[in-house]
Amino acid sequence: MISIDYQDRRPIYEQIVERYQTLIVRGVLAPDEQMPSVRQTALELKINPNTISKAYSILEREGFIYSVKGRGSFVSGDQAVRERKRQLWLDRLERLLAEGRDLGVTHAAAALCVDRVFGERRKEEQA
Amino acid sequence: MISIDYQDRRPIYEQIVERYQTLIVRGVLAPDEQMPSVRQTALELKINPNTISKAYSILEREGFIYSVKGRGSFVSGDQAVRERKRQLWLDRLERLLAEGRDLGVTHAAAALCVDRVFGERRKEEQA
DNA sequence: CTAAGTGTACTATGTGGCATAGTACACATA
DNA sequence: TATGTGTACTATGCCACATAGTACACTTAG
Repeated sequence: MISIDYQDRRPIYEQIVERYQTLIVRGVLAPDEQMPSVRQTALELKINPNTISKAYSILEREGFIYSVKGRGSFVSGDQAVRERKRQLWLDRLERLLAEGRDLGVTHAAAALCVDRVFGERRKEEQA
Repeated sequence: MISIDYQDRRPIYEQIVERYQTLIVRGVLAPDEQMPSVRQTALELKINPNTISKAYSILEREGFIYSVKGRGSFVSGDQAVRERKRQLWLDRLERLLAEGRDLGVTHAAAALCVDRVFGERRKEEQA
């Protein structure tokens, strides 16, 4: 389901949180769908169950999942959390753009990058 | 000259590297201009000289500054390093944009953010 | 020459986050 | 009853980071 990048300097539990956030926001994991169990995921990723548990507790605190003792963890149906996640991303984008502007990157260069990543549909939309 | 953000989770030495990179790329610190001394900066920021030294050694390794024993550290005149820094920023932007696209953020929302940060000059340029 | 200021190198120490190991408990389900 | 869930707790080890302290080579101002 997910993977760990040991080159990534971020802690494992944080990577797991981020991976599942993305899967949930994208809808790959549907509301009320059961999450992989703590122990099962720990076995697959060859890491300690406590690390998974930490990630799940964060995901629950943030509203992405809900956990039921004895049954398992499930994807939250809350839509607000998805929108909030997108907003957080926009905030990150804004900070990064401001940094690039200060570095002397041109408006055009940044806009070009956006068009490239998002598929260059602007002209077609105008047509 | 620079400051430290103790809320920032990144290590101090890394923040210092980033701050000076920006100042150099922006031209605030001109080529061959003398950098603040290791001990002086350590006093001002109330941190250990070793931490500054570590940051400076990284800046030197990356080509942003050059150091002369007994004299001090100076801003490099190398222009390539500035362009390289901008390219690294573009790479970061591309990764972030791809992430946002996968989250379901629209092309328009991303483009709007770019225009806002860079000052919304597009219309004026077209006029 | 002397003193002060520079970069640099080294050892030692303390701290905190992270991950692990191990155990235990409460609960749900087949 | 047995197995699989989430959860909580202690203990341990590791490592990056930052600090403290000392030392050396060099340059410059005096």
